[in-house]
Amino acid sequence: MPPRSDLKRQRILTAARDVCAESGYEAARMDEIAHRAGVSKGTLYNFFAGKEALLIATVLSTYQDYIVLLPGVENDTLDPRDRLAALAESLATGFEAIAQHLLLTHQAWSVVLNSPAARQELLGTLRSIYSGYTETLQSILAAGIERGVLRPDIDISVVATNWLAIYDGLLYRAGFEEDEPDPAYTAAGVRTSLGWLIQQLLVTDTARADEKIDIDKESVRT
Amino acid sequence: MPPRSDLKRQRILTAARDVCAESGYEAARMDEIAHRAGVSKGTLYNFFAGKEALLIATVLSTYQDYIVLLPGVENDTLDPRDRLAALAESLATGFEAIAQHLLLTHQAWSVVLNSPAARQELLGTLRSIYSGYTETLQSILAAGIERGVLRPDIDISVVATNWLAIYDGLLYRAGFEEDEPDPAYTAAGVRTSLGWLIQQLLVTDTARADEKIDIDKESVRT
Amino acid sequence: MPPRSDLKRQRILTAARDVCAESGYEAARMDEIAHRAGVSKGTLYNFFAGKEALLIATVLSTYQDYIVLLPGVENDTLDPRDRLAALAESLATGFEAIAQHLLLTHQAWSVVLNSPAARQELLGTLRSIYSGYTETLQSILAAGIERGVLRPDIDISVVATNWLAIYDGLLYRAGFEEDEPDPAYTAAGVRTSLGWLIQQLLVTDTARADEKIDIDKESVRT
Amino acid sequence: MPPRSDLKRQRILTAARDVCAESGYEAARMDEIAHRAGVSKGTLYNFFAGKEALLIATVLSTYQDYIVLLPGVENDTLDPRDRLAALAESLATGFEAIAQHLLLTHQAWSVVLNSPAARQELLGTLRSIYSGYTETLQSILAAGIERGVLRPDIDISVVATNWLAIYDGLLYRAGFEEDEPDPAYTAAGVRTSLGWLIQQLLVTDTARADEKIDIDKESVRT
DNA sequence: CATGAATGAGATTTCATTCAT
DNA sequence: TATGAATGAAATCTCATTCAT
Repeated sequence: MPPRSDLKRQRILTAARDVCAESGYEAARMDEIAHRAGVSKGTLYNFFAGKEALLIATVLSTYQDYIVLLPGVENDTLDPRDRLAALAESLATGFEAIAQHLLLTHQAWSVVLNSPAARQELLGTLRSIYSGYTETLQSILAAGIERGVLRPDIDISVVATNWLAIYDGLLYRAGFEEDEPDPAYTAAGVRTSLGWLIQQLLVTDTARADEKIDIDKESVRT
Repeated sequence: MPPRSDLKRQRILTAARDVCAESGYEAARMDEIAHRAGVSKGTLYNFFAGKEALLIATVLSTYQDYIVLLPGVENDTLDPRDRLAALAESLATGFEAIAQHLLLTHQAWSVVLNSPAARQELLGTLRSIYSGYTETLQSILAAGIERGVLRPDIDISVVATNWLAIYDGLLYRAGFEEDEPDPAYTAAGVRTSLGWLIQQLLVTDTARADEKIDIDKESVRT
Repeated sequence: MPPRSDLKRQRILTAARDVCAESGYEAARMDEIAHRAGVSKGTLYNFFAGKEALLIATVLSTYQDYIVLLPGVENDTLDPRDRLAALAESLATGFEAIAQHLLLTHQAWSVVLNSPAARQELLGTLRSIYSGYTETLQSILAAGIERGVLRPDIDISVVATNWLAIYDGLLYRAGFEEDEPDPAYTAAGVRTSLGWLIQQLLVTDTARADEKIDIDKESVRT
Repeated sequence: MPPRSDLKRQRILTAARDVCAESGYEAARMDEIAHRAGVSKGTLYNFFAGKEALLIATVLSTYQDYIVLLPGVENDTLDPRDRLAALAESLATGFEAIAQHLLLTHQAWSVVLNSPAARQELLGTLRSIYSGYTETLQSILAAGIERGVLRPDIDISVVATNWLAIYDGLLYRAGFEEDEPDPAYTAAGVRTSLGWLIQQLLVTDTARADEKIDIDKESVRT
């Protein structure tokens, strides 16, 4: 059972996330956040040094909540093609939730502009999240080449960069969409776009050559 | 010769862009913008209805400034592969300038959250910019397939989506970089990443099959 | 034919009166006044030293417009009772127009608070208007007493004060009324209230004793 | 003991009244009011929504402070003539204080011009104050007629209207006076003017017929 | 004399933060 | 540790006035 203060901290972060999502960081009022969290303003300041620190914590907490890799991804006994599919599916799964809260991240940029310490904390964490992805991805690619299921001429680094770029790009564009978003910028779009990328990596004469990679198939979820 | 008031408007937009880039939208002061533009605060408000309207205008004006396609792109007598290369080069050319001012766009999201009219103006313009890119790209791809220089099994729509997603993703990530950015998130990275994408599209048995596409080569600039 | 500049001055005063009546002095904008008058703001300042001076001039001009005594009032060959009736009718006639613009006068008080010169100009003019009324009224009362048609025990000064106080009081209260004003605070109310006052002054045993004074009757307009 | 916040509210209202009396509403600065009230500007805005709301509250509070009827007025066992005298004395007593702050009311008119809600609040309260006076007055007059001490032919409604009109008119004119006001527009003037009005109402053949009503006499204060 | 774009002092108002209780 | 009334620095924006044309 988490201590009571952790619950309170969590309530504050959730309230902050909600209020910022509705009104934007600038328009979010500490009063409103405290009210929604069911605490007083004084308590807010016991947990977070200020509005800025609260925003950073909220952004990082949001990432923690949504960045969850499916179990297949890290399991290096699986076929690397299935692991790629599982990674793509992991990203697709969290896509809409992340997209919805991406605004928060955008706003964090401006806030940290003039605050080197906050900047380091935010960038550091985000970079480490991306590093994690990149390492995982590169190791899967390397395993795929080694096992002969991915094309040997792949530039692992470029492909990893593009994989993440496609994901980020879709996420970014999702923010442009309104009530009826273009399907290209939804979870389904992530599956399509990363599916296409995976196709480009496959060797064409293996036993699985004409099998279409289906990132939704059961094996992924193993 | 543009009328004098256009010059003044431009000076204000440039000042706003600079100040926001340095301090962020929230921290940018109308006083400071007026001062840098060499006009009084009153004049600022004669040209723009308020801080919010000024931000939107600044973002749009920044896009206008940097989104310039090289002449080869639209020239449909050229080899479609060269046109793709020219398009990639166009995006690479503007990349760093756009990346530097991307912060401004991020901030614009929060500002327009509570202002439907501003939201429409901003999203509408951005969407039309993206539509333009997408149409151009799709028509080049179609021409390439028709002429037999691009693979006939290409899903034009998916490729176009991914092209733009890669560009946006690199742009987005460039914002994470600091003094010594990862080369993947520079103009050179754009060339590499989009170059890789173009490679995936080429038919492998043409006369140019083993020619490496060099998006920097002279023909692009024709 | 008045010189052209007098017409322009008059147009400005009328525009100022209208705008102030609609929005109040504070909310009235020099821009709007200039626009309605069909002149530029610069011209406004050629005619009036500033907003304050314009208000004073507007108030005084409004009084000039509405304070018109019927001819019978000053005619000392008429029966004093008829002259009183004519005076009452004069006040009743202008009542609604004055009441409508009384707001302007109210606002003038605050404006002149900190400007002794303006204060003198405004108060001086108003006092002279009131003095005129008072003198006229007192001379009619004296004539009435002398001729034996008004009660000899009248305190001329008190009656004159009350006459004007009743008029001012009705005017003041008229400002409280809205769409359907209490008839007591309309031109008809002025006739009733001053009619009552006149009744109190009459000697009760003259030939006209039981004649009801009708301030509307023809003789008044002679 | 009133709660502390009521004291603070009262301090703010008093400060607002003083500052507005000195400088007028427009020229009054929220800074100055806060300073005089000994609170911060923020606190001012915790108590009143804005400058406008503060003005309305100040005007109404001023009326509440000065409109006090002497006990004899409502006591219907007294001689109606004494009750009238007591009412006149009540008005005379508050006269100078009200006159001094009348400026505030004048300014309130313009402020509420463009704010229907504020207008309703201000007009409603003022009308109810006047209604109270009118009802009291009419009931005294009726009692006087019934008891045979006032003339039976009195038109109660007209007399009540004129009573209040005289009071308002004197109040209004008092605003024109400067350092040495005409005695007609002072508390003494109110006594004289309303005393005259009362005289007009008396039956002339009662025991008290030739007693001059003296509104200062002891019985009034019972 | 007329114009109206430009000015900038100064107003109201907000809201993150504090601290006595 | 929790509270929330009080704070006051600092922001945006207005608009009477000016003056080059």
